[in-house]
Amino acid sequence: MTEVAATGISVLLVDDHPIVRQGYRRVLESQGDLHVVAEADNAADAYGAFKVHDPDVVVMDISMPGASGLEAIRNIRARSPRARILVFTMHNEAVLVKAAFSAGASGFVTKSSEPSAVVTAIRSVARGERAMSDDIAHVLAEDSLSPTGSVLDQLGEREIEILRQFAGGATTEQIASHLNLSVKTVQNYHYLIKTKTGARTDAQLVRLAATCGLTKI
Amino acid sequence: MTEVAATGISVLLVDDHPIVRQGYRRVLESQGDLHVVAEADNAADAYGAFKVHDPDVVVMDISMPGASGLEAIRNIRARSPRARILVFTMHNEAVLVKAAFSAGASGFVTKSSEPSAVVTAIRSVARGERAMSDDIAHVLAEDSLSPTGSVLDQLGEREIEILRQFAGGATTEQIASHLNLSVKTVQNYHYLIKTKTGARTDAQLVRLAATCGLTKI
DNA sequence: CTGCTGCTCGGGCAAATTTCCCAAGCCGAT
DNA sequence: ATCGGCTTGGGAAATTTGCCCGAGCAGCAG
Repeated sequence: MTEVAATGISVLLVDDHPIVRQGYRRVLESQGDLHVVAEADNAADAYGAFKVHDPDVVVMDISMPGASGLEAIRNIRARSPRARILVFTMHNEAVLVKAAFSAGASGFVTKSSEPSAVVTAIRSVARGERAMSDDIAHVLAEDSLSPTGSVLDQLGEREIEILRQFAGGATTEQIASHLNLSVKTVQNYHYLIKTKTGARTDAQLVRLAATCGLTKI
Repeated sequence: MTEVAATGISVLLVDDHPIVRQGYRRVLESQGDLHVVAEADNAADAYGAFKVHDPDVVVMDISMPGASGLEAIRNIRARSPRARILVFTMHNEAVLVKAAFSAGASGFVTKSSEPSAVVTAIRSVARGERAMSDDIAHVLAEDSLSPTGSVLDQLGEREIEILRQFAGGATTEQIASHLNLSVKTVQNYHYLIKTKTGARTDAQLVRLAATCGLTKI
């Protein structure tokens, strides 16, 4: 790798909140071996920054406005299979975790984890290992044992993404433009999600998303 | 008052959850001076039970299916101005508290309060005093100081009630029949609430209701 | 390889709902 | 007495929903 890698681990921070990025940057840099070489606040910029800086690890929040973070993962991995991506988000739904790993993520750490867990995970991921925080391991473990998975398990990745944005308050048009879909498609997903989950009302959908941790409120 | 009153305080419990009523009944009766003489699980039955048993204090959850608990309070007070009503609910929004007191309630205690707070409040209310739990006092105090009140302060009582039921997952028809309104009126309220609060989406409305404590999720 | 299945994406269309404007009764305040 | 605000609903246009459909594409079993 580059000389940067020789002297430590270079990191690309992707998160839509500047203050958050600033905070994490300080935490990571105080470690000595971690260097934040770039930041991005959306999925599109993330790949551009990745190409320019070729970081050892991408630390990415997948709940950003704009395209799905999962798509960003796939984008980066498709063009740079050696990329190491650590998902760092507040969500802890098993479906989301599984989707992230199958999209090519190397690790998954929740924002409620100790700062040290993030640092540890970054080092693990940089070594090419898989990493996840304890709570994620528990969620995954629970999920693998439960025959009757979460309601969200019935939903596809696109459906999850649309449900998240919808429950977050986005309009149909906003979701359509975020995801580059036709309004019609989003409407169809909306309907599909309702029938799959059994929600009779948009409000029930929001509550469902909230109780499943898809949305914070 | 009756001989029952002479030997203690008679209580009418109004709550839509049987288990909840059962639990409170035990708590209250273990006090020695409190006697639950009747229960009701809806607003309509509440007045009937009140007439029959003439309790010293009505302990009432105002978030029940059917007519608004506030209407039940007005009903009872209109026919029996000497009635003492203690509102006992999980909601702690200033608007709701104010609405309850102006509807004729003598006290307001949240369900998150210590059991002893309820007992104390019942005794206070029975003596003709006003009573409220500490958290309610804080909410009211905060509210009186804040020039920029909660978004809910823009809403009328009916609007609040409809918003609560809507955010709770009820369909327009269900709300209409609960409140004995035409579907059309509920739709108009729905629209009015959205414009008043600035919510562009049903999901935003639910989130608003949740952050204001109108709904638990 | 060949089907099968499931996800994604969207068209179509009738039925339902939402949006927005308006009116009337009621009640409290000025 | 009048004004404003709450409550209740009608009406009509605009949108969305509910369901049905087909196509492309990936993965997977036979």
